[in-house]
Amino acid sequence: MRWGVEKRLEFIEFRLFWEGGINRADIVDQFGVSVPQASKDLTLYEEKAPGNLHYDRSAKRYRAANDLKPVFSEPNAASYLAHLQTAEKSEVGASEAWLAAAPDHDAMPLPQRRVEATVLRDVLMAIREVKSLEIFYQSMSADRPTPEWRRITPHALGNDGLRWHVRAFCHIDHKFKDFILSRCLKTREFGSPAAVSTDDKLWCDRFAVAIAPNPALSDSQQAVIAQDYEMQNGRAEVLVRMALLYYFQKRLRLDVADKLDNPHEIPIVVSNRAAFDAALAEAMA
Amino acid sequence: MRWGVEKRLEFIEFRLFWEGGINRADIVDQFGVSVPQASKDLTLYEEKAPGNLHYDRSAKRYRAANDLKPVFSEPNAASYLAHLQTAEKSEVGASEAWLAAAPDHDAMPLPQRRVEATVLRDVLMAIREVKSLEIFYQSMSADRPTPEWRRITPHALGNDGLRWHVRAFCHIDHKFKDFILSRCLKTREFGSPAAVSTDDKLWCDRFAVAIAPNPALSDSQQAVIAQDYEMQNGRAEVLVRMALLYYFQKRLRLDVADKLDNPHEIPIVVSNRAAFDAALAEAMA
DNA sequence: AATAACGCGTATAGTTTATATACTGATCAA
DNA sequence: TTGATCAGTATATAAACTATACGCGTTATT
Repeated sequence: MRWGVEKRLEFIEFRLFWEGGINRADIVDQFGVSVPQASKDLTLYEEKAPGNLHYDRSAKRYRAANDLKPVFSEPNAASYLAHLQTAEKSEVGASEAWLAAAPDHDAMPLPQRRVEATVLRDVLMAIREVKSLEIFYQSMSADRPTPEWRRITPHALGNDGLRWHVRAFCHIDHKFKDFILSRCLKTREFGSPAAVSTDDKLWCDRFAVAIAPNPALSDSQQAVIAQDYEMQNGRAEVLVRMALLYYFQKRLRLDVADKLDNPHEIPIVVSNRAAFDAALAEAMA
Repeated sequence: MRWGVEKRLEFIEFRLFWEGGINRADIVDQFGVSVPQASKDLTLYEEKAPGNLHYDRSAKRYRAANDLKPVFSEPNAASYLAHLQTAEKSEVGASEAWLAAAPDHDAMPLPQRRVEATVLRDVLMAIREVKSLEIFYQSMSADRPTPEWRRITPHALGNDGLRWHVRAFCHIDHKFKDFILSRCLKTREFGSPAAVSTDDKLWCDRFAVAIAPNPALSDSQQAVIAQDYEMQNGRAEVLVRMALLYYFQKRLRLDVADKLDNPHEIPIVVSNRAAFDAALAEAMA
């Protein structure tokens, strides 16, 4: 079966599962095929996945069977929600994301500068070809009030939960640091690298954060949390790169949770706190 | 031009822009077309977008021109990074996301339970068809230690930056509340709705959070921040649904930033703090 | 009750797209 | 120098798809 046909059958199944039904016109609109072809696709889907749909003459619509058995792709809530969110940002249209009857929804707005595509492209090229390059970077530190050209040797990208960073060797400070991608305004001049990625200890090394259910929760609630995080004997470990440990703490509010938040908002706590604080201090040094 | 051809040309352009080059075999692998067809596609791309690529005989590879002018899709850093992240979660393969030479990268791990696809499907159906349904919900409040069946009338989905919620009228408490999707373990029994979405004042009403650059930053830094957030005279407003205001505060650390964080980590501050706190109190009531 | 509108299915003939196969050229490493 | 690998092209054949047309059942309109 050709790729285009496969995709259309996948589309039919997606709509059946997530939106409960599909029309011939949906296929025509999405893929620009002719009406007879859309009919054939529906017939073909019925052949490949018998019993998954039936035509409701009264509603003039193909409806999904209650016991629909996915054949072309395992439905995945995370990917549906990701579609919903990216469609929201209108970077991609809702139609591109295959959503027709999207529910009313909203994400918490996180005002933020956009990353320049050409900047990201050049950074990726430097990583791929193991080179250095210069970035015109707006630092937020007090001693660098204006954007400056600075040479870096990048080797990886990291996400702190809110933003993307470039992990790179800084030719000015002679050490590995994070540069926020959206603060890289321009790029220029590829050159020789000044470090290899394996020297970036804080990136390569990971700390095992030991987590446990919040003891302030009821036994039943703790049990559910333990099951959620696949804990053994009420314990689990999360491996976090040293370079991301600081953000891990901030994002999960581990530094303030016990003081400021209600226990029921905090499902998990860090159970190796002393080692955690020591690792954090090392990462910040 | 047929949909399949269009997608292949889009793929060629994507690879050229983000990875600097492409081979015939990439097209064969991605779309399952024959080798001659892949050749034709490359020729066709050259026709449609003259000068965007040239064959490097020595590297045995088509290389992107330095001044590549996208024709089939405007390259978008946010969508590339989104691809990178979803590919990471291995829900979708890296190949599905069109990435071949993905850079070394890592996201901060946010341990979390997965959302059941069937649960999400049923919630979506209830929203679409304006019905109520029962969810088997694990609350984290102290008075509901074990999961319970409870009837809700859902009408929207909300994202707090970390998790997805169902916004719904609770038939037990007789008011609109948030239910965390991953804590909905099962669903059953659709029924009549008990409320209409327009009655959910905290969802429909928005508060205008006034933001300004952190005054602790240098003038130049403040200017850059102002530009980033498209501020007029150093001020901007972010409309946040009342129902999401609490998460907005927590996620951006607005409650603790001035006490615990370094000024250079906090690009923006809330400038209508009194009104903000009042709105927050109203939303929490 | 008749009519129009709409969505579906199907049949035909013709066009586009893609395949399989085979042969050629250029570059590079062994 | 040979073989491997990447590319391109040519041919005949097969598959996919289109345009057009017609008929059927349901629903809303007149």
